[in-house]
Amino acid sequence: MAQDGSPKAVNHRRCSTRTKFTKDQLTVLIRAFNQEPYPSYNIRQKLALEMNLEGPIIQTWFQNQRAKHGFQRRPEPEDLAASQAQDQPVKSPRRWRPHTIYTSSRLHTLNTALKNDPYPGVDSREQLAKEVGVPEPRVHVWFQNRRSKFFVQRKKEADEPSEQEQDG
DNA sequence: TTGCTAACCTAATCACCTC
DNA sequence: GAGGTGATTAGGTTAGCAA
Repeated sequence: MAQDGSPKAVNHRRCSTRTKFTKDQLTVLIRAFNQEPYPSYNIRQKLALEMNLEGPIIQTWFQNQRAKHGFQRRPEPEDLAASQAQDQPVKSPRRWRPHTIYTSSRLHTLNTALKNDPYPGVDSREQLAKEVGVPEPRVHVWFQNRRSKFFVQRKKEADEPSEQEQDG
């Protein structure tokens, strides 16, 4: 997986402080993990509120726990399957958080920041989040997706030689 | 120094929206 | 239905901290 631009190649800017979970917090987390290793957005929010932590910290903890316990595949959405079995019209299981809508001015700010620094540290992300008016984790995800898009485009360009190259 | 693990990365995929 | 994009995942790496 490690290619150019991967964590191995880039200069890591781990600025955020390492969370130290209390014994009580770990107890709650482990209990929740045993019940549901793939908690929905709502459950993560509830846990975060209960433990006075931020949602993404919970998300990262579950992510690391699944890796630690060798979870390889996400299970089929049980709630959806159950409701289908009961013949209930469920359009979406709503596992995911609602999409964040970025206005063109917000996107302009983010794109400018992306050009300046594709790997902003937590401080920069928080600053940007303030400017744009969305939570910092949304900025983090936005940068991840944009970098991903950039890598795909670059790969495509590498696979398909440009017209100039074909001419010359 | 070493082992554990939070934080972070990419790549792939899902879910939703717009055209 | 296709394409764009935000959200989530697995799998991997990096680095902080306690023993």
